[in-house]
Amino acid sequence: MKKKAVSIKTIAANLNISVTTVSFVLNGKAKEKHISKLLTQKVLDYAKEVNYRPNQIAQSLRTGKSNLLVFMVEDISNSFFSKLARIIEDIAYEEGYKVIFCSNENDDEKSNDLISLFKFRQADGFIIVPSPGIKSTIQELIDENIPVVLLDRYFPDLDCNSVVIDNNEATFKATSHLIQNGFKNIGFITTDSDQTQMQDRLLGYEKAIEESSLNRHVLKIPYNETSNGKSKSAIKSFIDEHKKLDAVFFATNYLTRSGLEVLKEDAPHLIHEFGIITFDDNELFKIYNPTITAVSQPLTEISTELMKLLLPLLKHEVVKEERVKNVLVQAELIIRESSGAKKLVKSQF
Amino acid sequence: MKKKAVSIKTIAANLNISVTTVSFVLNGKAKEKHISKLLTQKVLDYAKEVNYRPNQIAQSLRTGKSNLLVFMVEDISNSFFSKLARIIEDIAYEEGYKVIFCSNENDDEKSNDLISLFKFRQADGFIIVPSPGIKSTIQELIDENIPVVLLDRYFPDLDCNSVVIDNNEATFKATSHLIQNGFKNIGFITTDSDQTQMQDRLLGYEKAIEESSLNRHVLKIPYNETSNGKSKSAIKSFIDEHKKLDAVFFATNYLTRSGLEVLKEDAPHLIHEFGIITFDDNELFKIYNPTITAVSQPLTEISTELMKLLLPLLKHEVVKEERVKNVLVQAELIIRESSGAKKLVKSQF
DNA sequence: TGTATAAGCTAAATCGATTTAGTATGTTTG
DNA sequence: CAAACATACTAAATCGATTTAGCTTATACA
Repeated sequence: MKKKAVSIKTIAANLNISVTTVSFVLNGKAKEKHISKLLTQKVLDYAKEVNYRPNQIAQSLRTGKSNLLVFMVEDISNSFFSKLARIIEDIAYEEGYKVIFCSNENDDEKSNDLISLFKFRQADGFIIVPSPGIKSTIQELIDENIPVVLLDRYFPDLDCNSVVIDNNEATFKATSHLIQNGFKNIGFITTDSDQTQMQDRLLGYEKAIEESSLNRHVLKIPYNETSNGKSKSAIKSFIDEHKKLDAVFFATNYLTRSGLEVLKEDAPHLIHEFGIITFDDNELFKIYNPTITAVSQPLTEISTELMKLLLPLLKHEVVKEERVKNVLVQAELIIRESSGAKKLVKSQF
Repeated sequence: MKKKAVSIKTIAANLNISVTTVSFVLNGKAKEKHISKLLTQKVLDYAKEVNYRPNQIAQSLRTGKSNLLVFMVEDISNSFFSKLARIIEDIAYEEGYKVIFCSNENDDEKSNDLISLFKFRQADGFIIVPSPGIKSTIQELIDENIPVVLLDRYFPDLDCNSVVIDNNEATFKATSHLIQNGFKNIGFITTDSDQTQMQDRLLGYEKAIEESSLNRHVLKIPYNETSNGKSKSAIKSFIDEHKKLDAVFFATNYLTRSGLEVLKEDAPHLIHEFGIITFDDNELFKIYNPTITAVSQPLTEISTELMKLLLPLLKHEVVKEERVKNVLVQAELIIRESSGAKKLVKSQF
């Protein structure tokens, strides 16, 4: 039933020439290898006629290159990551690479499993949102000269290419913006993760709070209790216990979701009074009521920076001296009603 | 620099035995092939010691199996698809398969490119959201005995496994629900695609409208004009021109987004009067104001049904007679304020 | 004692490409 | 005219696994 695909061998046999010749022609080395124009054309025509496609598996085995990139994120169904995936997929495709996506759930064992797996699948390069404890695995990849770029978070004492948002600056600006709009007791709702992205977000918030001599109100939800239900009850207690709160800053998109649910369900009157800022924009925030101010991560810029680091590594075009680059991308604060602009907007109606 | 990975050959050399023996042992065929217990253990111990991992590329070349599945959707950054991707990734992983995701943009050329590409990469199976004109490509896959399952839409006259939502029933129920709640002029905003999923959604709407002898109000936005901006102006004109409209049904999640933007921007007073139903739920709909009634596609059920069809095909466990199955999954109507429940809910405050 | 059968192991072909190191001509050139 | 070089092409090794066919030696059975 399954008819065998055309191989270089069948072409050679049918044209009564050697596989070497066929290979040279199909790899564009005809000139260099002194294959006559006549024969070259004959091979090309025939290959076209039978719709020859090289078997990439065989190619990979021989060359050690697979043209596969791995894009490993925390959770591919998180829209921040799936939107990045889409852009990266397109860029990679144009450069002749295919992308395998996978989710590590920020779990070290799963990360290590996946990395080792794709290493043995000859993945040519990795874009990784690292889980907390895989520094040594990343170091191994680097030692083995396998191209890696870290995304979203990094290891401060590891020399590895990375593209991350300037989290510190982003939360500093956003918090300062709340302060300027008159909010005095700003809660910061985050996870207890000690990974860089969360630490930096906290630092930016704290810096702004200190500069204005305000009080710090921080809720750290244990990372393994960030399911919607558990987050909601934690946030609820936090709001209940901090009567003075007049604003909240959610440090991740999933915390925002839980937080908005809490406000909607338990304090619908507060939602228009509270200052609200969230990390990561969402298509619906600009039409929510109130519209929600968000720290927006520039998806296209992040993706292109990632590929700008990765592609030269893949092509071995990298000068040793500038091997490691850490790109810091600035986030954008999209100001909407929820951070104080609401009074203004309301009066427009 | 790049140290070579352990191969079966180095193991054989280091233990002074043949690669054949090593291969037999590592494939669990020691008994069957009469390899002594002593030697078997020696090989296993040594393989463990040097952390041997088979080169999957070589394995693929030899066996013709790659353990790769392709999950081709319209757009992986659409949350319906990325959420499915996440579940499928997990199921596949447990069965020893890796998944390559890709977006075809509902474009035939891109679909064909990608399919042909992964065919030559020896993908073991395909889950495909087909673009309109790739029936013959799918037929080819089937003819070549390559496992395929279609998702979300199908070709009525093609004998191919598929898992789709009962679109017709879903929109029928949802529309009937609006009618029961007293809405009399229900607009249906869809694309001009003639693919099954969109046709069936329209049919369900029309059936409900006819049963109640109401007037049909349909807006078909050309598929290539579904960018947010163009959709918005089309929807705006539609609402402006149909003064009698008291409800709208959005047939896809991206049309809902545009539609809600239009309502928010141009008719904020209408948003609480209008009946609104949308295809595909969104995490924020339950806390939107008003909360939005949605036709929710059961992601886990769809994913498991897909894999229930695909896995036996991959393992060649399929009896000829029951080769083709078309699974119809029922959607769930999640009733919220926007479809008329609002009066009730409002009175609770 | 002779022969079948089992036990224990291996050589070599194979998958489909790439690439090195040729061979056999033809053409220049000093 | 012989050495040097260019042209046109190919045999065979290689990547790392799997698998068929077979080769010894040991044991069983009649």
